[in-house]
Amino acid sequence: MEYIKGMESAFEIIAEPNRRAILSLLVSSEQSVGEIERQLRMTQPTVSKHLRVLREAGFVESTVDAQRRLYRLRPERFQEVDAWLAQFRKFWSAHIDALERHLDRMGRFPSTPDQATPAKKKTKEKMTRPKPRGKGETK
Amino acid sequence: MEYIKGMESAFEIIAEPNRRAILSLLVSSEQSVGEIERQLRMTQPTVSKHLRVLREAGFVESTVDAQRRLYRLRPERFQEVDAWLAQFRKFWSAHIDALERHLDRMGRFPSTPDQATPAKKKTKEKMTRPKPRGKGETK
DNA sequence: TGTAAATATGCCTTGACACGTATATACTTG
DNA sequence: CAAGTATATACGTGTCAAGGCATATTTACA
Repeated sequence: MEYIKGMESAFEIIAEPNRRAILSLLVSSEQSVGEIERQLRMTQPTVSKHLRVLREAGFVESTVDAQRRLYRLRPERFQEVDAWLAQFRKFWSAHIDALERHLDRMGRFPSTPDQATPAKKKTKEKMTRPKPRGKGETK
Repeated sequence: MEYIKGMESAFEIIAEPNRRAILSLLVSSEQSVGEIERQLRMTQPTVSKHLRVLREAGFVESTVDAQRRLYRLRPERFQEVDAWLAQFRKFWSAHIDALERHLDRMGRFPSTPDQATPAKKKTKEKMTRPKPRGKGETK
């Protein structure tokens, strides 16, 4: 029994830059393979392969027009991505003013270090000494 | 000169299922590596590596709490994804009734086991014959 | 200071996937 | 039917990410 390879989750599909480009192209209107090929300057087989992936993943659909195939978008999978993203929305809007307050505070007194979060200290807060604080973590 | 490996676009970052799981976990509150490890049942090195990717990509940030590192979300990159997704929004709401009409039509004529795509003739309506041809597209 | 806990890193293997080139298939028109 | 156009598919190849395992690093604590 042949098992389907990979490439299921909508996220893996849109991870590919060329695929995203194709999808963006199709927002305006349906396009043939050749048109996509020219506009994005990719080779024809590459376009066809990506379209295949997109079609099998349900991001696009095609109809036949003589020797051409016209591809257009389908909405479902996008909504899926959107749904996942939704759980973070509340978070990021909530964080905008928190950040503002934070920056505001920063501006006033010089160095009240870190913790933008409600200082939710956990476990043993034993720190024998206010050690010069962590090094610039991020990267 | 060390060049940064790969993994730039936010989309590639969230393409990884484990990474998405971690992000979802962090929605509720910040977590230590160990907590993530246990909840998601991944090995510690795997968690650390994914966190590193997420951190370098700007999806999360960390602070030091004794030997622990507490990771929490950062909003920016999510917004980036959201922004890309935005261009499709108008499209998918507009397409809901179009889809309904589409399904309605499907119900009427039985044939073409082909693709979910209906043979919707456009342009040159010349087709000498409605050849039932066509292998099952979508695997 | 030695040991344990928590986390990070390095190396290696494996598998997926994107691309190119070549070729097959489908449809059109003369 | 031949030749051309548009698209799909097969195969070979190079790249790179993900995970396993071992080990380094950092900090707490007895």
